[in-house]
Order: sequence, then C-alpha cells, then structure tokens
Amino acid sequence: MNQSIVEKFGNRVREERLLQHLSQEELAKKAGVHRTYIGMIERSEKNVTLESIEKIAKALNKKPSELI
Amino acid sequence: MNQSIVEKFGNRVREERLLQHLSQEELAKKAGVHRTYIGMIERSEKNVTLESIEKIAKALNKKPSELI
DNA sequence: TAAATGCTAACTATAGTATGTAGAACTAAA
DNA sequence: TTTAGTTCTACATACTATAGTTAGCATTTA
Repeated sequence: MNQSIVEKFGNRVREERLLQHLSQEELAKKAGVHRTYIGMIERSEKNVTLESIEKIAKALNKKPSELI
Repeated sequence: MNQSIVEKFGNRVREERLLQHLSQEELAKKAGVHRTYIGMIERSEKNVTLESIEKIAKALNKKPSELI
C-alpha cells in the first residue's frame, strides 16, 4: 500500500515530534502555527504549503526535504 | 541575499523545465495543472502545496525533495 | 484527574483554475 | 529591410476550492 505524499509528511512530522518529546501544542508554538493544525497535518487532513513545511521543519531542526 | 523557500522552488522548476526544453504550457499539461500556474510558481507568486509539488516533480522526473 | 489529542464547525486568506490581452522573439515571404 | 504569422511568457482579473485560524467540547492516555 502506497502512502500519499500528504500521509508521508504527516507521519514524518509525528515521528519526529515524538522522538523529540514534544506535544502538538509545543511544536505548534515553536513553528508559529496553531495547535489543531499540527493535529490535522499528522492525520493527513491538510495539504500543507511550502511555507508551512518550512516552519514545521525549522521547529523540528530538520530540512524541509527531510520531511518529504 | 537569502532566497525564500518559495523563490528557491520557483527557480528550480524553471531551471529544470528549461534543461528539458519544455514550455510552461507543456510542463503544465504533463503535471496536470493550469498553464498560468506554472508561470506564477516560477515568478514566486504562489506558495505551492505538497500535492502540487509532487505533480510538478513527477512531470520533471524528479523527486519532490530535489526541488526544495 | 490532568494533560494531550481528536474532532467539529465556522471563519478568512490564499492556492489553484480559467480567460484574455499584450509584448518579445523567431521565422518566412516580398 | 517590413510585414505577417507563430510561439512563448508576463500580467490582470475574476472565480472556486481549500489551506490555515480559532474556539469549544469529547475522547484518550498516562
């Protein structure tokens, strides 16, 4: 079964967030986005834009390309 | 001077498109997006989403991460 | 039982579509 | 030359779909 790019991204974000012991709310604050938005991304409910990818990647100390 | 992630993406798309001798319209057709949209992306006027990144990357025979 | 997350709903901003005009660059023909 | 036809791209405008915000409450998990 092939995951979509949106699913892959959501899974990578959750994986990295948990590795760093961050709550969705903590990650949201670091990234400058909203709490529920992180949840939606992790559940593959949102088709994130480049700028949001960058914000979240920075908050996780990753390069955008590492989350894709 | 630092380019934004949106500028980098637009520049990479144009660079690859020209290397492959494709017009904006040809690339748009291969990617399944609208003609004018490719122009807007290359001029850094649009903050592309993951799914559009994937469509354009496939049309250029690249991985999404190679365009970011 | 508190902290974390899921989920809904309503909203605003903007991604992405569609159409048309204008101008640059290049042919070919006279 | 110059004129006309073609292709490509920039740009404006208007529209629809959806990204992203915000709040509240339900559910899960420790």
